[in-house]
Amino acid sequence: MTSERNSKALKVKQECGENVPVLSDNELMSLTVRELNLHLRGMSRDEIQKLKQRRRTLKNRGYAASCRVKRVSQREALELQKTELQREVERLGAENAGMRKELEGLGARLAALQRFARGLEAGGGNLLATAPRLNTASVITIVKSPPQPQPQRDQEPS
Amino acid sequence: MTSERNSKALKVKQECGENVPVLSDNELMSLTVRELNLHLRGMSRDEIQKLKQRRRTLKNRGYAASCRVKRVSQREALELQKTELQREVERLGAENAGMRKELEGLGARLAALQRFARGLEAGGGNLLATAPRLNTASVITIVKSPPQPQPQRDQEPS
DNA sequence: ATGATCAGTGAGCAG
DNA sequence: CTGCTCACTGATCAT
Repeated sequence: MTSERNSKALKVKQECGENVPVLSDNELMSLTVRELNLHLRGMSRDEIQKLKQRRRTLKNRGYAASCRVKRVSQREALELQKTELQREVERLGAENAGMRKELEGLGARLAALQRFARGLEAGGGNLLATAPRLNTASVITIVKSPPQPQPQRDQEPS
Repeated sequence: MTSERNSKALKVKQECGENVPVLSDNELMSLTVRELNLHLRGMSRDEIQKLKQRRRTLKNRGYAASCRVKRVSQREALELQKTELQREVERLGAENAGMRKELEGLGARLAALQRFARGLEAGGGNLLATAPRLNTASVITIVKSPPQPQPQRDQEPS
């Protein structure tokens, strides 16, 4: 994957001054233990130790890189979740405000009707005679049209 | 669980083998440049360089620590903001559901009144004659109390 | 052995 | 110079 170490001006232990490493860094790093043992024949214990330590170091370098990548990914994920939640809050808030208005409108309509109904109640049944401030047309108007006409909600267009 | 990997046995460059460090780490780190220069009298250029480098290293050690602390703090702050937003979403969602139910109830009441009003409209003004299924008491009932859901208010005796 | 993470270190940038 | 951050390293923990 990330096999380019020379893309920037970062010196990464490239000291091949005198000895030719029989194995390159990438080779040494990706070899299996079994495969590595094949290359270990005819080496002194000391050289074997050095090679194994170099392998371990190379591996560690990769582990550290993954660790940093993971750290960044997690932070970005957190920030993404945060902005998504902010959007959700905004959406719910808007929906909330809309419904509040709707409730207000319906409440007003019902209150008007309630006033009218109290008139009916007082009149004992004779609507036209005992509700002088509201005639039939008024009731129909209240019932049929909301005070603040709104485009009703409808979700999941899909 | 709690790994306790750093509570002990961390070698931090303690090599006082031959030379007597006239300044301890903490001293050297917290000294001002001017204060430091006082201690620099009668030292070879080489020793001065060494001392300044040690100072720089000690400072760097602290910078790295601050950097890590900052990183952790920022992550914790992000997570806190996230949970706060989640709580807000939950709150708004509940409020939303409540208002939705309320709207449903008011809508049902208005729909019932609408059916009644259509009867009025069709009758051309003669309410009692042309709205046989709904009498005055029905209207009062619809207006005063919600149909099924919600044990709402408005139940005062006369 | 392998992978992950921590503290320390130097390089390098920015103020 | 000071402070910060990055990549690397060894130590150490955990599997």
